[in-house]
Amino acid sequence: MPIPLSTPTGNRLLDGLPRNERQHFLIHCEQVVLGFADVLAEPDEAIRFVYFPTRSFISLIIRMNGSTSLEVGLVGDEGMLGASLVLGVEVSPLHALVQGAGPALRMAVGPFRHELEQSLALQQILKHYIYVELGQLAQTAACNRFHVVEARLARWLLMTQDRAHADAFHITHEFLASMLGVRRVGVTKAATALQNHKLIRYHRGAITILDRIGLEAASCSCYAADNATYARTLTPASALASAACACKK
Amino acid sequence: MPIPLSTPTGNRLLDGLPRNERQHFLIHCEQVVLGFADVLAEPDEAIRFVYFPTRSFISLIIRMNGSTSLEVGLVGDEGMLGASLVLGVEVSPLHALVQGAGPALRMAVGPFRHELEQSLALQQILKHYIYVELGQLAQTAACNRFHVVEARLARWLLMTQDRAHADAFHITHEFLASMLGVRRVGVTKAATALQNHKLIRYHRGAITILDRIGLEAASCSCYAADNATYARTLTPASALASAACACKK
DNA sequence: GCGGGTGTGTGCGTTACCGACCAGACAGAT
DNA sequence: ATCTGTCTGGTCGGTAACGCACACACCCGC
Repeated sequence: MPIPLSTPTGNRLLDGLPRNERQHFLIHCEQVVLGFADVLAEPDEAIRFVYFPTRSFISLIIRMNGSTSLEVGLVGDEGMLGASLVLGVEVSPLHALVQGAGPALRMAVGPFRHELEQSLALQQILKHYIYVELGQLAQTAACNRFHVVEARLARWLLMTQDRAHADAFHITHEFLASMLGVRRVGVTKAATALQNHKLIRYHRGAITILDRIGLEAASCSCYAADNATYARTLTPASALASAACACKK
Repeated sequence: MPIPLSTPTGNRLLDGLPRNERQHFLIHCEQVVLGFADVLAEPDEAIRFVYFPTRSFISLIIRMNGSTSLEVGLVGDEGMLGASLVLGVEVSPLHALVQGAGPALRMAVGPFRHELEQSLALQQILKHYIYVELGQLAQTAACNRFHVVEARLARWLLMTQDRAHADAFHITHEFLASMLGVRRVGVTKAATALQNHKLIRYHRGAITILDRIGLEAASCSCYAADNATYARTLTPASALASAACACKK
């Protein structure tokens, strides 16, 4: 419960806030531990909490008619869940499912809206984050259209490794299949290929990444593109520039 | 050049503004006529104007390595181009290409930013629009992943008909192919199938929609889903409710 | 040790789409 | 009338992914 106010939180959005605003924000936050497969949001249902993962990560999923579904976003310590509140919308557009168990900071909707009104810097950072999400959604749309399963799997593993802060994590083929929107067999085939190239090791749901560089080469350019967009939009430098710009007005 | 201030503009976002704010906004707008295939934005380049189509429409396109590209959004009288400014980002995330020639309202970035600061209602409507764009991007991502060319073509035709306000418009197979991210032959095949079912008529780039109801049945559910999201988020009722809510705070 | 659940690998036939061609058809310019 | 460019239609072989069914491999608890 007691959150240290003076050290970085571990969430890159919050850590981008000016020190005093961050401290003020954290007063209304609570530490929670997200459990694997927890459902944090359902489409068109009211948002009750916003989440800032620190060592956990969350899948954003769109479900189609019937059993097919597709992951369209991944939220870890570089982002937040519930950003649509910044847009003045009180409901979630997508399913949100905890993919990697771990700690996160959470705040109820009421205080969050209040903080948002108080802090221009917070608004600015979160707006920038929404811009990044927009770009990544577009990238994902194209990636799903053009790239083969193996490359998309490699991209997914890289994105997950970034957010898990670990070389090993747990995920079944079945689950991966529903994330990538392919059959389980397709994942098996792609994972086997990656394993044969000694890029990953795989055993009953336990994935270990052996060769990150090789995996980047096996992945499509979308991974690099996403990172570039994030860096361009949300680095301290650009955030500060925008904040200064906002003050000047 | 003289824009009638008292009648609706023909753009649904602007017409959702309170009358006096709309009039104030329109003072800094100019009427322009967009030409077919005009490029209004390039990714990562500075935005110079925002556009509110009235009888024209604009494709949002992501280009991949090489020649492949994919349409990820369509902006007509229900939307605007340049909404990323609302997020405090001065560059465009995507290519923007005029798909249907016709009139639009346009405003330079400077005045637009100023109007945005002045009007809470404008901010609120445009934020809601960005939320809708987010939802549609996710929908498009899934659609591109799961649905066959014929259904996606039907969806595209319906979306275009809505924005063209006409049963007939001009578009070649080649162009459609690059929008849908498939080969031209794939479009030919799908278009022939739709024509055989007497849903459309096709002749050298001139498309006529014969049976809108039938086309809706042939399209995937994504068309209906998009419209539902828009209606839920941006109807006058919901916009007013949010505006009232914003004032109350 | 022995079932039973869960996770993984394989082997079909089928489908949608690909890339690379070629052919006809029409429109406008010379 | 011819030529040229654009647009539409079709064919060919190849492939990524599909649906389905089945066999195995491992972990755990009784």
